[in-house]
Amino acid sequence: MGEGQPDTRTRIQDAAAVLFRRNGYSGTGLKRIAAEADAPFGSIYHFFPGGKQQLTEETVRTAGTAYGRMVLELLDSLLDSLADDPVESVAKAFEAAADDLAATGYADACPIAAVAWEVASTNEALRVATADVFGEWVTAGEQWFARWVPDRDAARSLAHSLVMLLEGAFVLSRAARDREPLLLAGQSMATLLRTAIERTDRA
Amino acid sequence: MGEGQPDTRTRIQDAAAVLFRRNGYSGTGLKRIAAEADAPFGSIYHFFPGGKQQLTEETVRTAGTAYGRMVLELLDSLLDSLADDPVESVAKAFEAAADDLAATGYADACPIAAVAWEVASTNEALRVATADVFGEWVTAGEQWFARWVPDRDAARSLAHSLVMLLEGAFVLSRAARDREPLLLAGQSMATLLRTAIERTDRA
DNA sequence: GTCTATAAGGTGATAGAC
DNA sequence: GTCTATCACCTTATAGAC
Repeated sequence: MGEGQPDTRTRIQDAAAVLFRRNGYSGTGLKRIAAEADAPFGSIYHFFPGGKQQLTEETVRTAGTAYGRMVLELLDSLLDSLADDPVESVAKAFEAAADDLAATGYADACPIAAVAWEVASTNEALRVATADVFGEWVTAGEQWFARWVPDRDAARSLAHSLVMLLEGAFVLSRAARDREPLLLAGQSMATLLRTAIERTDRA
Repeated sequence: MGEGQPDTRTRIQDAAAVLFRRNGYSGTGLKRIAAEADAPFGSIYHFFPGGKQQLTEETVRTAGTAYGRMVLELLDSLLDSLADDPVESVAKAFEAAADDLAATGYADACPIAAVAWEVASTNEALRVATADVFGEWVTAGEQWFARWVPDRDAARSLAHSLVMLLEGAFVLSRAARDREPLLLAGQSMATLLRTAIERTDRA
C-alpha cells in the first residue's frame, strides 16, 4: 500500500491507454502492452480474461471518462481566473489543448478517437463503448453551457459542437503537426457560444 | 478497352480505399485487399512495389482528392438550387452527408480519417499524405467561402471549421449510429458562416 | 498468482514457376 | 505479367509449470 509502483493491473491499463491513443486498436499488440507495462504477457489474461476486447473496452471507458472530467475541470478553473467569461474560457481551453498536443510531439490527442474510427464498423461492443463516452462528454458539456444558455436544445448543440470541433481539430493538428487548427477551432467555438448567449439575452 | 471490368491496378486501389476507410490501416490486410479486388496477391506487389505503404499513400491521395472534389461539387450544385444562399447550402450539404452515412449502415464516412488518426505518430510518409489532403480541402474551402467573405483569414478559418466539424461529426455519428451529430454540425457551420457574412457586410 | 512456452493463424513480403 | 508457394515474423489466446 501507500506510494510505490501501481499494481500490475493498473500498469497494464495505463500502458494500453497510451498505446491505443497513439496507434489505435489494431495497431497496438498485447505483447507491446505487456512490455510497456513491465508485466508478464500472461498477466493480461489473468486480469482481463476477456482478452484484448475487454482490456480495450475498460481502457476506453476509464480513460474517456477521466479525459472528460479533466476538460471540465480545466474549463471551470479558466472560468474562475477569467472573471466568469465563458467565451474567453472556451477559447483558452482550446489553446491549452494545442499546447498539450504540441508538448507531446503531436502524439497525445483524444484518448479514444483512433479506436472509435477503427472499430465502429467491426466491433459492436467497442463501438458502443466509444459512443457511451462521447455521450457522457456531450451531456457534461450541455450542463456546463446551460449556465449561460438555458435553452436545452441550444446547450446540447453547443456541447456537440465543442466535442466535434475538438475532435476535428485534433486530427488536423496531429496530421499537420501544427497548433493552428486547434486555435481556429477555439475561435469558432467562442463565436458559436457568443452567438448563443446573445440569442438568449435577446429572448 | 471500353467498358467492362476496370483493370487490376484500379480494382486493387478501389478495394483498398473501401477497406482503409472502414477499418483503418493496421486493420486492413493485403490478403483481404487482394481478395476483395479479385486479384492475385502477387499483383499488389507488381503494381505497388513499395508494398503496403505505397498502396496506402496512393489510395489516401487519390481517394482524398476525389472526396474533396465531390464535396465542392455538391456545394456548388446546392448553391445553384437554393437561390445562391451559401448558408442554406452548407446546412444542406451536412444533411446530405448524414444521409449518405446512414445509407451505408454508418460505414462510409471520411475516406482518410481512420488512417490519419492511426499513422500520425508512426508513419511519417503517410502522416504527410493525410496532411496534404487535409490541406487541399482547406484551400478549396477557403476559395469557396471567399465569394462571400473576402477577408482571407476569415475565409480560411471558415474552411478549417467546415472540415473540422465534418470530421468530428463523422466520428460521433458513426459511433452512435445516429444522424444527429452531422445535422447539428451543419447548423453550427451555418451559424459560423452567417456570422462571418454579417461581419463582412458591416465592414 | 506469476510467469513461460507454445499453439494456431494471420501479417507483410519475396522467390520463382508458368 | 499472372499467379502460387513459401518465408520469417507477429498476432491473440491458452496450457501448464512453478
